[in-house]
Amino acid sequence: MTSTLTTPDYRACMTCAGFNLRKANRAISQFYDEVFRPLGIRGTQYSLLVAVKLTAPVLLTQLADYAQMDRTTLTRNMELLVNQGLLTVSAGKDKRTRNVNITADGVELLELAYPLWQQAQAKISAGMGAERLAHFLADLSALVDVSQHS
Amino acid sequence: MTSTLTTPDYRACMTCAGFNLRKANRAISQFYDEVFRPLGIRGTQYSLLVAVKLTAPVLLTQLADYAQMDRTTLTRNMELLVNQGLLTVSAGKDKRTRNVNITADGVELLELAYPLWQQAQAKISAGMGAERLAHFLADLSALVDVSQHS
DNA sequence: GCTTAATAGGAGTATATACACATAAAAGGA
DNA sequence: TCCTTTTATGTGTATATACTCCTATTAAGC
Repeated sequence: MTSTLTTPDYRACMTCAGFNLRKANRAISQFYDEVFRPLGIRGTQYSLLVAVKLTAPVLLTQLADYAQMDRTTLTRNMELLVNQGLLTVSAGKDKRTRNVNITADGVELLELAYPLWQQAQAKISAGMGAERLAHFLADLSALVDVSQHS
Repeated sequence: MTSTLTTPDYRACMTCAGFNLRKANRAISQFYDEVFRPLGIRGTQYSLLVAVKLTAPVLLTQLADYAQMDRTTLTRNMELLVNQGLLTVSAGKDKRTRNVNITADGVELLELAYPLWQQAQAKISAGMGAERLAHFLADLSALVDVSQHS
């Protein structure tokens, strides 16, 4: 008999990697958003500011590769930070390209945000255990690889 | 000296649980969206249909608890499936409540989608190893607990 | 040099997500 | 019964995300 003749056991979907990853992503994103709320930024925005700080001056597409984020998503996310004066986007030599930089205000904000991030990371590390957290991060990376080579 | 006098080492943020979880979430969501694209639904929508199938008839807030999703997010996500005739939302005895159900079309679609999900899950399980995947899911759950009790 | 490819980016649209605020109905207490 | 509180839900708004289609510019072949 073929699988189309059997009734699916949908309870198996409780172990779906996508479902559980999205669930955790929602919880963790809310956690980090709350951490950074006193500074008026979200977790995503902190990560983006850090990425620019570490790579600037950087082209839009290079930054998207670095953060493994869709180029158009990055554009929309950066727009908010540009409007707040935390990032700048300027034309490069190649007239097609855009250079992304972090402003003095952006760096100043990052210096306030970093201790908050450290505390948050410390809570997670303490709660899970440092070794388990390290394994978890490696598993996340492996999962990304598997999903992109299937 | 206090931490405010030292220059932050932003490279440490490459181990940020939030950053890496969001990154993996983007990759995995794209993977599942591609899996279900032939059927015209997204990974999130498959998960939601399964959740309703497993719990129907169910109240909106109960379903939100089950999926650990914000109630208003659920409302918006369901709206799309209701418009496609895959779910129904009807008034309950208590005039405040809404009963969520899956339609015959919804069940029919699920039966086509389930084998696709099985194949996707098998790919991930084979790529990571079943045992590592099981540990990973447990870690995700632990992370959610830590983030919600901090 | 001219034509064609590849590259960098933007805009339109759609879904996923959740916070703040508002409303209606049920439950509980005096 | 009436007042207060709790509960269930909807709406407005904002961010995060990515796909499709489009334009401008550069690089590559001939």
